[in-house]
Amino acid sequence: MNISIQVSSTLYLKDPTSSEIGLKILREGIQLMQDLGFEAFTFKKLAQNIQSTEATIYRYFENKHNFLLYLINWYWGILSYRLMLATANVPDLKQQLSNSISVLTGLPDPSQLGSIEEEMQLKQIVIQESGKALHTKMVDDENQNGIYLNYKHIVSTVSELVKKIDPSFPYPEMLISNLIENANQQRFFSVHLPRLTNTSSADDAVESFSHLIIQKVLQL
Amino acid sequence: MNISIQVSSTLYLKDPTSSEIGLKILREGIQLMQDLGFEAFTFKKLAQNIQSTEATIYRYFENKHNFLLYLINWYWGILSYRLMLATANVPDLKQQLSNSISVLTGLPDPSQLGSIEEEMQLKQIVIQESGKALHTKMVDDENQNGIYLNYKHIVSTVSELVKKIDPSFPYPEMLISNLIENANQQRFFSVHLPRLTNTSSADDAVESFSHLIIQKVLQL
DNA sequence: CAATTTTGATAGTAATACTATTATTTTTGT
DNA sequence: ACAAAAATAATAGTATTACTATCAAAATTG
Repeated sequence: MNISIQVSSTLYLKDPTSSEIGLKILREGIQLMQDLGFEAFTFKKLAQNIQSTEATIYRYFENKHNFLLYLINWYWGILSYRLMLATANVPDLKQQLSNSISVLTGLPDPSQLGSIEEEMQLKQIVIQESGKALHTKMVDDENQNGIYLNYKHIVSTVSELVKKIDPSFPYPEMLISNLIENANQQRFFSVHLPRLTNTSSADDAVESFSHLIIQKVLQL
Repeated sequence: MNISIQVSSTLYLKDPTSSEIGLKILREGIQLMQDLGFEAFTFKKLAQNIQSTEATIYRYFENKHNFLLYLINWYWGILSYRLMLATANVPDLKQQLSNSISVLTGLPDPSQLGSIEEEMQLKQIVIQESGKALHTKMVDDENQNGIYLNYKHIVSTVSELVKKIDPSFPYPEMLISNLIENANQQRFFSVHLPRLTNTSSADDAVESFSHLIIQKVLQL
């Protein structure tokens, strides 16, 4: 069974999943983006890695900024799918919320059935690079083009749960987007600026912290 | 009275506060960084704005990345100073913490005595651009050079307060760095992706949210 | 006011982020 | 199986960026 994850079609010129070379661009592109980081990543280097040419990659993606947006969008698509799985057929709302928080702030389990092989790599890229994709002067245009629908859908779905559990809580969207962003930020800190975080515990402190916030704030 | 804010000397080649043209680089640089954003900002454009040359600016800053780090470091220096003011001579620890949260997550009051004129502009730059300064392959070297000491000092100071108030709370640093980062992120969302946040209320929702988190999590 | 430092003016370079052109290869419909 | 269409490779070229270098003029300083 192969799950198809939706990525906004405004992000590519030609669907990279529609050809062998397109898939190679994605596979090797993810790897190279991780290895070099967004700044040093170029289509020229990627072309060399896949034994193709710059011009070919430019036929799939307008520029490296859009390529990064594609990867991030893909990641949010995967999470959206996992969120669905984790809440389907769960009758208790609080359990649904708890499962959602685990999906959004925990680490993916690669041994799990139906897990998506690229998820961990994409997550690393989101942690390292997503700020550069978001914080540009083009953000408003891109938002108009629906680039952030996957992300907004996630925040909306989970904050609806919050509203059902505690209709009086005044900041449901802020709470959820905070927990999502914080999870990625703290994972970055734990590698590079460990004094800004608490990572000592044996379990996943980021996920535990997120559950704790939800419990205390919503008084569960 | 003029307060001098400490900025790590590894961030400049020649102290920009030591000359008229250096101060012009800072003043106009802040403005241009806001207007153009980090990507489109260049030393050439800045040189034109101050009627000087690229070469002169390069004598003060190695590159625009370091210039941005300088501005961010300056901002954390200002906050560190304001944090001191807001907690000095406050006997109650909980009140100290509350004041600290206001400084870290609220908006500066430009009408206040001793307020620093550049703070609001620097804050905007931190909100828009600080991710680009932090999330690079150089972060570990820069951390070694003490670039993040101002920031780490803030997190350390306030999380010490948390520890005194609730010694059993397991994630004090994570809590504080989360609130700081979240405040900036939510202010970005409220302008560009309002559906990810809650900004409807008349008061400053970001600051109120932060106080609420602290109260609930530490059961004050 | 001579010596030193700083700045201005100008030039130059390697890399980046593309666009354009044309030949070759691959895919596709019949 | 094969002609037509589409995709890719190979190559070249351009504007901009992010610097470095040089040297004369201006400003500062002891």
